[in-house]
Amino acid sequence: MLSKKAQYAFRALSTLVRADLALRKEQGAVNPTPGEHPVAISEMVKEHPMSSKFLETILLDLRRGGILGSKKGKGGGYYLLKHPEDTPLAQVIRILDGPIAPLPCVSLHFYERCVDCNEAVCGLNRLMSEVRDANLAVLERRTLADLAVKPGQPLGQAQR
Amino acid sequence: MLSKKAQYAFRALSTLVRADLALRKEQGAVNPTPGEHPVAISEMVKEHPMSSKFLETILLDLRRGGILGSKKGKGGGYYLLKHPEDTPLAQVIRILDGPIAPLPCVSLHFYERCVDCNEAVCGLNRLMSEVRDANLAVLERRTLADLAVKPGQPLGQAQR
DNA sequence: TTATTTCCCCATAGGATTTGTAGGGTTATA
DNA sequence: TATAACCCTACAAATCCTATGGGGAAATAA
Repeated sequence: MLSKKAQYAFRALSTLVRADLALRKEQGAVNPTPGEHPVAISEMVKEHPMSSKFLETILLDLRRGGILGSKKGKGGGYYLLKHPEDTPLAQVIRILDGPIAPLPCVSLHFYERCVDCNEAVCGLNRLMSEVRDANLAVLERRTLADLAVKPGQPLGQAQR
Repeated sequence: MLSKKAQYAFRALSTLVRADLALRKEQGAVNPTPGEHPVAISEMVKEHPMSSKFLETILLDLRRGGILGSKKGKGGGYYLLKHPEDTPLAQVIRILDGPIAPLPCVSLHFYERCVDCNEAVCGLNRLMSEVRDANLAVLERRTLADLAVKPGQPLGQAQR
């Protein structure tokens, strides 16, 4: 299950994606520079009610994780460093929740050897690798851009 | 990530699967009645070192969950109620870890409404349903029988 | 009948993790 | 200079995970 952190992160990110879309539309530019329109925590919380202090720690993680940039002082806030379709959901989840794999011994980014389990003999290993791959097939393909797709509309089948 | 409980469960179950296979081979029967050869906790722990008291609570959960049967007294123990290929991994995980879905609001067996989240508008909903389906495609197809497949050997592609 | 073996059940303790809070510091703008 | 906003660390509260302990009930064997 996704942690509250990850859930809140996705809510806040959806606000940033919409801000990015609005900016692109307004500018009429196909590929504008990101970062022109930071959104303050207070605005995100207005849209998605939650503890602003808690959200703050989440946004800091996302910034350190290379997904967001920030601007200090009045008029400041957070903004996407890349275009929404360039940030897969997997990256967000790894930053906030850690491994996506169901076992440490089959994790690509957070590998740890199993204790009391000989990997060469362990039957679970291979099965959980399958699960991991099935997850990644979705989470590496779907991006922040998909977060903003309204329920009526179809999701892209093979973006990028 | 799978809990320790689920991991221990799979280790113990792999012992029971091998016992079942050995029994079928010995009997030469294609479809023998299960339950003829219970395995005691002490034997499982001998094969997979872990706290036997902790394993006990796990096995009780599996019994209540309809996967195992038990026999008391000397010569007693636990045994599979069905043939290994008839118990999908998903069933084991649901018993010990609860929902497989990444969000309560997309869970098939443990559905709960999202708080502070309008499902009709929430963009995450649909994406996480995709993740759930990808998981289930593996976890409902793979069964306890696959647990006993040695690493060299190929897994079945479409059992049943 | 008695002893032994094994599963059955419940309560709870200890630790880890998650979730959230507090408070002050730094930077940018007006 | 005042204000708005992000930055950082520590910690508190709640929850969940992991495991343990002790006694009870049932089956078997002597």
